[in-house]
Amino acid sequence: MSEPDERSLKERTRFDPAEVEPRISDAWLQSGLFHPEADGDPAENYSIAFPPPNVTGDLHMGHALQASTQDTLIRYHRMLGQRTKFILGTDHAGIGTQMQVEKQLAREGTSRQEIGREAFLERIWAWKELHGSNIVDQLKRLGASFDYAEERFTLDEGYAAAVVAVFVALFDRGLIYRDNYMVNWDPGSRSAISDLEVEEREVTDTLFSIAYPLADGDGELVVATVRPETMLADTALAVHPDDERYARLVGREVILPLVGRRLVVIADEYVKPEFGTGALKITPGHDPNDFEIGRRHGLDELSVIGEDGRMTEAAGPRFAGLSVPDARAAVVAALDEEGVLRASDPYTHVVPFSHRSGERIEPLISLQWFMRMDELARPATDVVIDGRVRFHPERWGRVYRDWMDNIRPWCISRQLWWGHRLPVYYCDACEETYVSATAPERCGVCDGPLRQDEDVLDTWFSSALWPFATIGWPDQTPELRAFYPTDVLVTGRDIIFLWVARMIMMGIEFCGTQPFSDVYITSIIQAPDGRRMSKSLGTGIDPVEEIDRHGADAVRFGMLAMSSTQDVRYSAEKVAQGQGLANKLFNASRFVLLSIDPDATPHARPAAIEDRWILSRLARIQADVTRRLEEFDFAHAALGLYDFVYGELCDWYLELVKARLAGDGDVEDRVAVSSTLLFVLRETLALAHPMIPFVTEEVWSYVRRPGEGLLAGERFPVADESRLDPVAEAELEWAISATQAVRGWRDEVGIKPKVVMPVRIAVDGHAEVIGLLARMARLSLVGESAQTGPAAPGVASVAVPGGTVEVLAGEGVDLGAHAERLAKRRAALEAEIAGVRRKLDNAAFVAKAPAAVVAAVREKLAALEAELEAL
RNA sequence: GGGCGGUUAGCUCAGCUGGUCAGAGCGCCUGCCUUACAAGCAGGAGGUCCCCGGUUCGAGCCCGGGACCGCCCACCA
Repeated sequence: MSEPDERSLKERTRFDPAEVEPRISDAWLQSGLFHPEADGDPAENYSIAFPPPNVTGDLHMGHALQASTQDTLIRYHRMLGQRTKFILGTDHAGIGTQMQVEKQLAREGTSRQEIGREAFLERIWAWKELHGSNIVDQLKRLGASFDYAEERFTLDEGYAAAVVAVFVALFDRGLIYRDNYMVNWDPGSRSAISDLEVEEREVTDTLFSIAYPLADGDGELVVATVRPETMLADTALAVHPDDERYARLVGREVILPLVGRRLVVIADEYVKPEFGTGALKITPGHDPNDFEIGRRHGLDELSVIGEDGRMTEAAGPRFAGLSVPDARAAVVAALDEEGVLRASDPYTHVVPFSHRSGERIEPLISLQWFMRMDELARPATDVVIDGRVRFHPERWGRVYRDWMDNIRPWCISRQLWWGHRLPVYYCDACEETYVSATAPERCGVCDGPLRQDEDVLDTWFSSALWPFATIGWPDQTPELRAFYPTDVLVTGRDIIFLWVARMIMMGIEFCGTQPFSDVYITSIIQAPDGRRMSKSLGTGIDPVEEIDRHGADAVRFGMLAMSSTQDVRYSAEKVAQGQGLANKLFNASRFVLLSIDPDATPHARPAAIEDRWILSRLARIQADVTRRLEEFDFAHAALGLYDFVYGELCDWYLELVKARLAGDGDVEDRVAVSSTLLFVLRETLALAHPMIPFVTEEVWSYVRRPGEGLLAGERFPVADESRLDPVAEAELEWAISATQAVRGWRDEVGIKPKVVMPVRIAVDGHAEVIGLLARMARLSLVGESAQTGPAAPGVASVAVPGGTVEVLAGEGVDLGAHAERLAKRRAALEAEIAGVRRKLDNAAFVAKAPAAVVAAVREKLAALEAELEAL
């Protein structure tokens, strides 16, 4: 732990995050506050499982945003006195990580196949060791109060056991099965991927029209395709059953060009008669739709494209070995040669690409493991319908339900090496299959040797267990009992299906209850120009650099202030605003600490109206921030705090009490106002702490009382409604408006700031705050000016709410531009009065609008007229 | 092809169930080194609230239509 700043508070005129943060961070980590006792039950405890970042990843803006919001919640609840656990860990991120290391191997001129599975995995583990702790350190810098003592990794031993247990259980329930089925084959990663890892992109292809001659020589059938190379695997042609043009052809045969195979013409509802020629070639082996049609009609499933994205032997000697694009060109050339190419037209459509590798998906029939989802989806949909799980904003709940209602089987096997290997064992001798948590020694039937399935599970399969596998499941650990289910899940909308939905399904299935009760969907942060924030586009902004530049509190505040129910552009200004707030709070604290009476104790001891006012305002902002946090409305919580600190505490209250603190009043009052000030400061620090923990913790060390610990472990302030004081608020509101009116007048007229203007004040009431007005607007009250009622006009009248301030002749009072300002104001008033009159002249308005509204308008008119009169 | 979100000050965004709702931060202009903060303080300028209709005494706010931007889902070769 580094030493506290030795300089006196007086010298520290600026909050210095670089000096403070490491010190505070160490203190937190050593305090044990972040590591809760595994005691009590989930209802009284509070926990959040942070979405596990990729193990080799770096902190990006999305993490910074999500960590800021979650840590704000975590710190808030910890300060409410709950046992609070913020679960941290990283994800092995199957394809992503494996591809990074494969790239590295490629640069070294080798490949994973060359070095073999074992050596490859060693390389990845080494890579993980090298890059793995990055993000955890970065999260620490942000001040995120994770339970760092219990960091998890999805490939840890215990976690792996949970994965296997889940697989076996689901297999035993018949939900996991192996099947030869059409999958999205990603030639880039050489693996099947799930539907969710596919993204549609618009491309312009060529639509080729190819003539298939009838076997009996009686004409031809022309079909359109963008993938002529797949025709080598055609097993039928199809037309719509109601299509009269082709009715006579159904059941007859055509000759497949280039190959010579005879194909039957079938009728299927799927075919759209109006598209192209209304005839469709059917390639069950290489097109998802054709696959479905083929299964309906019992067609052969041929394959001519291999898993390497090249044509196989089955494509014939002429095309075997060619890449798909090359094969396409060759097939087209051959068709042309054969005289069956009828047309080629540009055609723009959307086609699937791998989200991971970026390569075009090659639909293939492949032997893979699948998981049936419908049965698990039902209860997982119910919990959202009946509100046991609530989405924020709500609309995402509907998106979730739509997807769940149409859920399809999930292809869970991946032809990768980095991940959880399937707990499946085959006996080659007798073709037995064993699914077991512990590897069986030998085949139970023929006693032959067993071989484990080579594949690993989709990363999201293990991620789906995150909320419970991280805290001990399948063992009934104290942690699991204390912290499952968790409370809130905070994540981006891009993984609602990939992750959120699956967690809910698995949580209900294996723990009997939903894994969290609220899902807060964060904004996606875009680059300032509105583009995606990404390293490759050069639009990325590094949160760590922002922390270096502005401080962690600033970044946290900025993130919270930016957070929204819609996507937002990164706003450096919001971060700067947060930096301003941290510095402001720090300096206000310095002022308080360096100015208060040594006998002060932190208690509300209102001795003047402004004391009652700030206590009232404090109670309001406390209630407001609390409500905002409960509603996941972080932007308003942060900005509301900002407004309170700047606009009420610093701009007005501190200024108002300076004279009293300076000691020109009586000692009693000085102690009283000092006490109130100290109280307000401490409450404000605690209120702000969940959002901006560093600066508040630092200042706390100066105001901490004996027996109190770190602010992170103290109580969050509860709004004291008995302190609400509408009278004080109204009076101060008047004083502030009047002050602003006079200041505005002074500035425009050109009265020097230092000049104290002699005035008489002609207003009714407000006696208690006229002294404040005088102080803040630099006025000296002459004669009976503090009395109520109209006073004799001075050399100029300044309108304030409910009356005027009559400026008297005096040193430095040079009216300068007063006449001009007066005329301007008069014109504005007249225009406004005309508007209000028009409204009141409208009989319908007076008749139909609520009486209170009409009265308010009348009052406004009277006030405007009074002001005009005074001028 | 369905669905969702957005369009408010030069920029980034707030504006709850329709009546001080036309706001904030930044930027800009003016004046102040006022004994917490000059990365500060005080004051100020700046908006046909995307367009067209409608409902209403009254509409950024409700309804209908349209334009543009963005996102999600989807098996038309």
